[in-house]
Amino acid sequence: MKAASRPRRERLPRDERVGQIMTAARKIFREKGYEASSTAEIAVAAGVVEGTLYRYFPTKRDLLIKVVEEFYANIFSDYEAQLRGVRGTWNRLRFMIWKHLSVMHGDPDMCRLIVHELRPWPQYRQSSVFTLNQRYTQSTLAVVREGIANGEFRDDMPLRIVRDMIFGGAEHHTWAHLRDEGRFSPDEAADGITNMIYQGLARGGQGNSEAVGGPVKRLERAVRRLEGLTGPRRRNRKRA
Amino acid sequence: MKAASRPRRERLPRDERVGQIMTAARKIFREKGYEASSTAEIAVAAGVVEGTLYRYFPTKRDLLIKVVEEFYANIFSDYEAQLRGVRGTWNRLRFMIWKHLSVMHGDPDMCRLIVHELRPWPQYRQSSVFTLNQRYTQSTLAVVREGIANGEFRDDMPLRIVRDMIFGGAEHHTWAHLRDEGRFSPDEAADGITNMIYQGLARGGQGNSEAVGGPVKRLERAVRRLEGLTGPRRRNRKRA
DNA sequence: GTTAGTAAGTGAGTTGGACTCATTAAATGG
DNA sequence: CCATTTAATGAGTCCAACTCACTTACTAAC
Repeated sequence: MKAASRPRRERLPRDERVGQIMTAARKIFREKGYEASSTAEIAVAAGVVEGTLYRYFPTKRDLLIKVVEEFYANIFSDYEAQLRGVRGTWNRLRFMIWKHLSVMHGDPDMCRLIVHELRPWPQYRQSSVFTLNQRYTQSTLAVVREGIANGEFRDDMPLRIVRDMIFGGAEHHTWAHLRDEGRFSPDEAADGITNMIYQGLARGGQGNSEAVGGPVKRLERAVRRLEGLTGPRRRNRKRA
Repeated sequence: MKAASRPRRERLPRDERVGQIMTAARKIFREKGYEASSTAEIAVAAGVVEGTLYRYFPTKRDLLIKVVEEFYANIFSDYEAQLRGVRGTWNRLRFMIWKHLSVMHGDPDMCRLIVHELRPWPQYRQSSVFTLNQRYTQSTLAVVREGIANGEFRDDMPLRIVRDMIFGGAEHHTWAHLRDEGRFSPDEAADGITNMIYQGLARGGQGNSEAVGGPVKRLERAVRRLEGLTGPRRRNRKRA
């Protein structure tokens, strides 16, 4: 009677066990959300007992954070590299916005975890994920700065507002989809947001007395820039 | 020993008791957030025993919802009335955005409850608060519709995008303040967002779009195409 | 080999908070 | 003054995160 009940002990190296637990946690969290997932359930899925989770992750929340960190790492890889292949302010802006929306579109469950379950947490701004996210939004703002530097964009709009409207707009736009209660098209949304931001930042304030000179001057500048690009010039300066 | 322990029973009419409980709940929720508030604590603050809460509110969450509903009712009163006193599309838009930001600025704790604790909840979109919020955003979109109707705004931008950028932008902008980890100025933010939206929606040619907007738009498209061609082209746009 | 040290793994707890229910008693109305 | 209704109670139940004293597999020194 004792015979069969013994050999239930499989020791693995730390990293391997951590990997198993994170894989299980990612799966359960994605399926049911953070609150609705229990540590007992995650432990079963990982093939360990509940106490083992706590050897590697001090709290359930830390487990979520690690899972999200891993996700960010995947997103980042080849993000800036791809951007380097896109030319022109409108296109570069559109690319960044489109990429962001595509992530939300492609992995709504993980994004819901981040947006609805991790970010509202009181200590979010002290977490590593907050820092990762800052880096993320900065790479989009860099494109806006380029636009200001080359004269396409006005320089009197606080960058913070621009950032908030891009990412806030994208987030609100994707809400229903994150809850699996609606669709959106990353292409159409990216066009809409990009156009609003691009025109909103364009120099020469359309809609006032410069209504004619504004766009024409802007296009003249763009043409000059394009003429420059057809030559040996590769990249524009960062700041004026 | 039995003598003193008897007369602890004060019966109140339903509405009065409900009011007491909601007042206590609002206070505690605001101070500590939803998760960190316990029903026991709320009961003590309301001067009742825990079980009494559950006579009037089926769950702790329902209690939060009622508190938030009451808050919305206060916000709404004289909202549309005030708008009627503001003339001009820019001014009306700016008023609505400013008002929204002012609410976030003036009662960050309640707004944090709504944004960070109620909205992420899975059944939020089936709740009364969601409906209230829709009504709220619609009154701002009505101003945008007026602008389209009188020719100030273009009509080819999806209203949903405009809504998402206004409210998403406002929300992102106020995040730090909601957590008491940063400030913002409702005036400056309202100016920024309003200007972005206003210029972003402004018609190209202001009344003579055939003469100016047409060619300009065509040139803009050409410029964007050329910008794309100068680097490895990543994606085609949807718009013709 | 043997053995001591280390770290992986266990599972029976503890804790705390949301929610329930059988019971008590104040108000109400016939 | 009795019957009915319903506000109020508080002792419990249930469930999930987290703890801890202990057990056992692996490793390296001798």
